Amino acid sequence: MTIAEVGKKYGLSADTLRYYERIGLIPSIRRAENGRRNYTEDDCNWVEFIRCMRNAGVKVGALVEYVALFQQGDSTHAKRKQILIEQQKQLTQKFNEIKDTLNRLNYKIENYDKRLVPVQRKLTPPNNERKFL
Amino acid sequence: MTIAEVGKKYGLSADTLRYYERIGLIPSIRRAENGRRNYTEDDCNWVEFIRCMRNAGVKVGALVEYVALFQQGDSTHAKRKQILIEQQKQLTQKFNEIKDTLNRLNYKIENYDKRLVPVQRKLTPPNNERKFL
DNA sequence: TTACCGGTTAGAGTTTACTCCAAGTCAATA
DNA sequence: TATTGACTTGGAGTAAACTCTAACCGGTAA
Repeated sequence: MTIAEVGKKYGLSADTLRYYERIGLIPSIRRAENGRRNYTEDDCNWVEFIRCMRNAGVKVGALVEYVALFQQGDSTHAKRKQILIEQQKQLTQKFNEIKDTLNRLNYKIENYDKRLVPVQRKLTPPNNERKFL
Repeated sequence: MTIAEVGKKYGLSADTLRYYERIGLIPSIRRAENGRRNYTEDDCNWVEFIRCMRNAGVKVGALVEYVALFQQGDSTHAKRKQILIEQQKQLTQKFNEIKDTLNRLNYKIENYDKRLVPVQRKLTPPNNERKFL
């Protein structure tokens, strides 16, 4: 596949795909005779994986490290697993922060038209807000 | 409260609090006779609200707009609600992306020691991965 | 043949959100 | 009295993650 096709498939710009390759976020892509990138299915799977992790907010640095270890082979197995566990931990925390903030936003929006309380009420910290969920 | 106290209370640096005030993310804080900031309880509630939204990833720009509208009074009520709804939408999307990525990470980690499948298996896209949850 | 399209590289520029710095003020303490 | 420490302002600097530009190349359509 060409860079444009892969970009379209995964919602990334060609610039971003080149950038990802340059910094080692995706393994180096084979070039055709004319020098153009030719993405294999495996390459696409990497792109998909990276996009998924990036969309969730996993840091580029962590993914670069993971990819580099992956390319060094089986001896890096334990280290790679540790990276995944660390990212899992961080994502879980972000997940909970977003959940709490969504509860708060939901409550605020629900009550935005029922002006039963003074305006300043909207600034009240979360432990004073009834939660749903 | 002093800037240091508020910073400590909410886990923000004094620099960040000044920055937030400068760009209008927090309403302007009254100064004492000596020129120093003196945070009221209302000010603290704003700080807490902003920190919560920022921790969840709500963009500074959206919050600046919200605060500005808030200060313009009741006539901006509908617009403010729209902003909250938009942020709710965006956070919900991020929430789901993180949830999916966590499922994927969990699965990957669970199976990282059972090497029942070739290494390349770790790159397989999500629809080929068994989900739990 | 010429013009355009879609690539290529190296490197510069942009955006977001802080974070740091310099120079100064004021109050308390050694 | 001197100095320490917490603050003030305006403005510069930084980190992360792209995003864009310039100059070039090779294949195709008019």
